[in-house]
Amino acid sequence: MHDTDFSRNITFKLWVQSNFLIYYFLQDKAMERTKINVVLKLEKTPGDIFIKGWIRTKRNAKEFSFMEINDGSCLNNIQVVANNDLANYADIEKLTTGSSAEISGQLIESPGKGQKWEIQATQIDIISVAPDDYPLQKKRHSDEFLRTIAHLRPRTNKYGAVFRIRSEMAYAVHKFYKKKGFRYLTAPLITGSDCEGAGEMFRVTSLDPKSVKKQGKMDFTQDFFGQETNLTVSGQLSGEMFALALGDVYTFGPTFRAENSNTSRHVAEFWMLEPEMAFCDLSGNMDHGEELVKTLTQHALKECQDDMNLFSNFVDKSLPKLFDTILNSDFIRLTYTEAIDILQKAKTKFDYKVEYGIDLQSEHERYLAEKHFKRPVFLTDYPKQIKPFYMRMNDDGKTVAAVDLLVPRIGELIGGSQREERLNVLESRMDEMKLPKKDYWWYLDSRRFGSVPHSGFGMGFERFLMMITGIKNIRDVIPFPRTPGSIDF
RNA sequence: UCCCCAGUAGCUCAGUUUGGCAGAGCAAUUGGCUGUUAACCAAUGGGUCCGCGGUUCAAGUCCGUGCUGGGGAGCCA
Repeated sequence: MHDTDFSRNITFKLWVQSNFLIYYFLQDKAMERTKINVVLKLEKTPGDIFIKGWIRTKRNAKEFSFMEINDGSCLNNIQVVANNDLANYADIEKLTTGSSAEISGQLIESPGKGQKWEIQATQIDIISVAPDDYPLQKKRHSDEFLRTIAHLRPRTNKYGAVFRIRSEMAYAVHKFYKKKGFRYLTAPLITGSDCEGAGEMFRVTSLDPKSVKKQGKMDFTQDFFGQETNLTVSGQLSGEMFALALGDVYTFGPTFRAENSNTSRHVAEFWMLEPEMAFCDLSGNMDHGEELVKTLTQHALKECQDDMNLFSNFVDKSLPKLFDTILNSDFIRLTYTEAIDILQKAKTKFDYKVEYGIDLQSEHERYLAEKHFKRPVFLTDYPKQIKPFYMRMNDDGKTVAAVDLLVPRIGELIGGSQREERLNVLESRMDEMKLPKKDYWWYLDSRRFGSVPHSGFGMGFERFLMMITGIKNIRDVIPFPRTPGSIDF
């Protein structure tokens, strides 16, 4: 009797427990958060829905309130309807722009115009209320103002879109190279060679500034690496070494320039993509650059439709035309010498006189890409005097196998060359330019041991983003821009 | 670094030419109204006119200087 009671009791307990677990499990499943980009794409309603996000705007009525919720997963908000029979309606009514909340309710077809779905809320839990000094309002802000609140600007439509596209483009770079059989090389950011290229470099040191001041000078032999050290201005030399081992490689990472340049196209820290290809000449280099630009552009249009449309509609209405040109026409290829000829015959008056041997000015580059050809232009074979030592000498003895890609509105998007693979030619070039060969012993080694023709270039990631978004200032396509006199955030 | 432009309410800007009470829209606060959607209507609060110096009876306004921001140039990606 007692035994039976006992066993009944246990059975009952187990029954209750298992049912509770099932109930709890179902509850948990029902409470799983759905991101808004997924919600908005639903074909039919799942009934219950649970979201979390930030309130972009709220419109109160007497008996209910409309809220637009954004969770950063996509450009669009979802409209939430909160009736005044919700327990905490008094608090909900006071929710401000920028506040955060989690909302469960029914996903229903919206009776109003402007959206397919809306959520009829059954419960709204307020996570945090933004005070009334929240700087972002539900109106357009200037880019200059938003730069002063760079920590909050990704919460706006435009900057949310920029940085979703930026993320997608970084993925597209790796996808492109994976498909082409390239290896990803993470080149060092700290470098000991101070002649990597032109331009001021940032010094890296572990010396204590106070003791340096006491001694009156920096003793680099006492420094961490025992010599003068800087942040990299390019991963190219590393790239060349690995291209001559793995075949086709690319680097994609941050690059640093300490130039005091105050323009809308320069930042001190930026991201550069640098492919380097063994057994590749200048023509193959251009083929590759063109394919890269086309593939990335195509990817953005396909994978970031809503975000890309924002820029075509509100930032630069000529973008669709540019995309058509990029995707459906061959890029122009012409030599520096031919370009000089075109510029000299141009009716446009230039501030700087055009003659063979000059480095092309912005106005000249813009004329070629924007006025004369109206599409991307590869310019090749520059006079050796205006290019670095590592570019391959052409047979004419006057020009080198350099290539720049000029695009409308941006200017130089890509800069590269076929590299000088002939040891004797490379050495005499270095002598001409008075470079210390002993510092480059390892670079020269690559030409001594199984040297092969190879080529590569650098593409400014931010400049590419400027091109496809129409954004005019490079500070607005990088999360926290570093420029002379400005390192906030 | 050089040239040009700007700095006025939380934001966007008028007022500066010809010196004479500090303004508008949006935002905020309060109330009203409405399946609204940059909602709407009304009321209220809100100022180091970028800083410093000068001219003047009087300076947001004129002059000098500094700072900050923007555009362009150079350099480059």
